[in-house]
Amino acid sequence: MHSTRPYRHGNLPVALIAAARQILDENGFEVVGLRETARRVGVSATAAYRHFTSKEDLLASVAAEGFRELGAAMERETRGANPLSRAGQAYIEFAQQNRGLFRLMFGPVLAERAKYQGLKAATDAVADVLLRNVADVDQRPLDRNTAAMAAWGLVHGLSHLFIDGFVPAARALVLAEEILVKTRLPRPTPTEAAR
Amino acid sequence: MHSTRPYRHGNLPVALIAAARQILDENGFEVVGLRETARRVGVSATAAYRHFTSKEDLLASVAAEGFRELGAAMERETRGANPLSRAGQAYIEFAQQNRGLFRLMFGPVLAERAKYQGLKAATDAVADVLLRNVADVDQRPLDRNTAAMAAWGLVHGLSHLFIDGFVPAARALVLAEEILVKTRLPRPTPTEAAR
DNA sequence: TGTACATCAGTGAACGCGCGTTCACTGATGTAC
DNA sequence: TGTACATCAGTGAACGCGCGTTCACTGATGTAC
Repeated sequence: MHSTRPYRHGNLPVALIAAARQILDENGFEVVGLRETARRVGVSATAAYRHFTSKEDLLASVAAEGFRELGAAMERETRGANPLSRAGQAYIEFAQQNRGLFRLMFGPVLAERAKYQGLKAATDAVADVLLRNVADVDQRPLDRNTAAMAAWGLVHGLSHLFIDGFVPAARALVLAEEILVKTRLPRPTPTEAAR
Repeated sequence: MHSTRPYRHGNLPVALIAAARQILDENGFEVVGLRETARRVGVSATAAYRHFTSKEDLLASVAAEGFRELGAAMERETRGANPLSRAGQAYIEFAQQNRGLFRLMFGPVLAERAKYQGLKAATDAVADVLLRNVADVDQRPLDRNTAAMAAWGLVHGLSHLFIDGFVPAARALVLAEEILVKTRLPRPTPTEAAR
């Protein structure tokens, strides 16, 4: 920490995004205040308007960063065996470790997602990881797109049920693994089912 | 409408719950104000405190009513063929028709669900419908509880993805039916898969 | 049937709060010559 | 290398707002005798 506070912050946009994210994951909620965020960075509330056009603009950047991280975490898991199941587990773990951020990313606060190009791109990239890796499993009788949607629905729903407390936290990851690995998302091939 | 406003409202608790619900589904969000609710009923904000100990208490009642309705809608579908798939479709339709309420029911606003007995009971009843009807399908290689959780995760995740706009509204129900009915939640029996 | 009184569902004013955004400003930084 | 000046990242005060909750109160309803 500097004893003499510099006039220019250095990288205020990045600092604001980081602070907003920190608040999100402390309160576990999807709502975060612009003033509260600025306060945490040690800057006046109005300073944020030099870098973001509005509170929603800031939050869209936070969410986009979240999608980029989620996509990277999933991608990392697709190099070995059972890539779809592993990517699904990464999705659920991300949700658990970033509850407030996850809610912001998928929730109703950012109602107009199309307005933010970076957000849209990062979101599509996540959906793409699932779509690409569905090819790895037997999708019958669904087509590939529908099977990807089913896989997404499953991991997304488990994520929400876990972070919203409908399953004890201790059981959540074990349960997720059991469901995802045993069934080889979204279903086993007939021969696998016979095991 | 009465020209002479009666002193006693008649059934203010019910009216407040109905108004809160109406607001929830108009804004699609999980947050609703106590003052806003009272205003809509045409009563002072403080009147609510004669019937609910706090805003959260009121919202817990709203959510409990939501769970009761959801449970009833699902139960209604379990009398014919494919009860689990049908119940799942009812779940998704309920979410789409009651976006804000659905978010309140499952979201982080009611963080302390255990504090409200009626809410807990109504929630458990919904989970129970799924659990009972999982017996209807081949669950292998999952045990019954785990298979029920997988089914819940799938319908819950699809519900969220639909109401949060990650799938065009027009496609949502068709997609849900395709996933739920074709796969006979959570998976077809081996012979069904061969069809 | 009438009266006295307790109960209780409402009221309006007030509390302290935090919010997003706008405004006119200050003063450091970077650049042209 | 030095100077003049445009740029731009900050500031603090102020705006109008709605919120949940407490308080002392009013006045209709229901009940005991």
